[in-house]
Amino acid sequence: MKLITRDTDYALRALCFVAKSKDRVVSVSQLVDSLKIPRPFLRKNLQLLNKRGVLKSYKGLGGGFKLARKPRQLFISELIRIFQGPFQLNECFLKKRPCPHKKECVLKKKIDNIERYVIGQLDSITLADLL
Amino acid sequence: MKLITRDTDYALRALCFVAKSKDRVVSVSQLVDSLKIPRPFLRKNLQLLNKRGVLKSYKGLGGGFKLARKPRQLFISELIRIFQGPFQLNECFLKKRPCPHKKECVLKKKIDNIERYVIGQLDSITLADLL
DNA sequence: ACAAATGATACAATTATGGTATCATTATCT
DNA sequence: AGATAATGATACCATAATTGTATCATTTGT
Repeated sequence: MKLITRDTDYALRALCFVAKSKDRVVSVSQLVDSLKIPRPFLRKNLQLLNKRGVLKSYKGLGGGFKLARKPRQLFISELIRIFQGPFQLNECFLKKRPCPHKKECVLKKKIDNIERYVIGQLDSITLADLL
Repeated sequence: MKLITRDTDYALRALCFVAKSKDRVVSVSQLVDSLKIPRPFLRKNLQLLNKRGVLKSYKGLGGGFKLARKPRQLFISELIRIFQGPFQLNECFLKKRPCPHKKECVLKKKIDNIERYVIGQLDSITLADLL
């Protein structure tokens, strides 16, 4: 069970690279060259980051991507949510139906606590920490 | 991202049932009746629990399963490991090759810390807590 | 106008998870 | 001893999530 999937991992590497480029616009080609990430995959993910307001994109010749915010404002938890959906260690679904013991389930309570801790930790890591 | 998969979930439910049956031997049929878990799937998983020394099995007419240990001695973490493999929030693999920055990776260090915490928590929950 | 970039989107491959089927083996009961 | 009721072993299949590819449209700088 992974906390971070490949998309998120790639995105982090790419974002670090972009962050280090300061105010210069970085193209996909440059990222592919230095990070060895499959091009179409990377493109798709960068486009998503653009939509979600993490990157700012520039079309046309000389175009590419820049960070849309300061690294300090970019939390790992947000990236995980973008690529892996809402953080949920617990599902409480059984054969497509919500488990009827949700309310009083001891295990659920314990896992909910763990989840709160993990989210708290992830909320304390920003892109700046990885530079 | 789920902390507990269906196998583990089913196993927990089944183990609770078996635990509540005290020293009586419980057959797969009884478990299927009351837990509505697909029979062949449950069977496979109980067999695995038997191999791993969590359950004790009895063949032949009137056979079935009993707990091999006291509920207090049965940790959730062990079940997770049985059905989901060794606990590892971090993979540090990229395209089948270990990531070269493993040593100094800031993110890895943070996730390792989270992992230690989660394992600690899971090590503190036993089957007895769920009865 | 052209070329170099991203935007949108649909598709394909691989892997993990969830589930099924079948035959062999063992133990009990008569 | 033989029939039956249980688990043991194992191989297979289905579905969903993850990972990766391909293609055409749109925008922009020269």
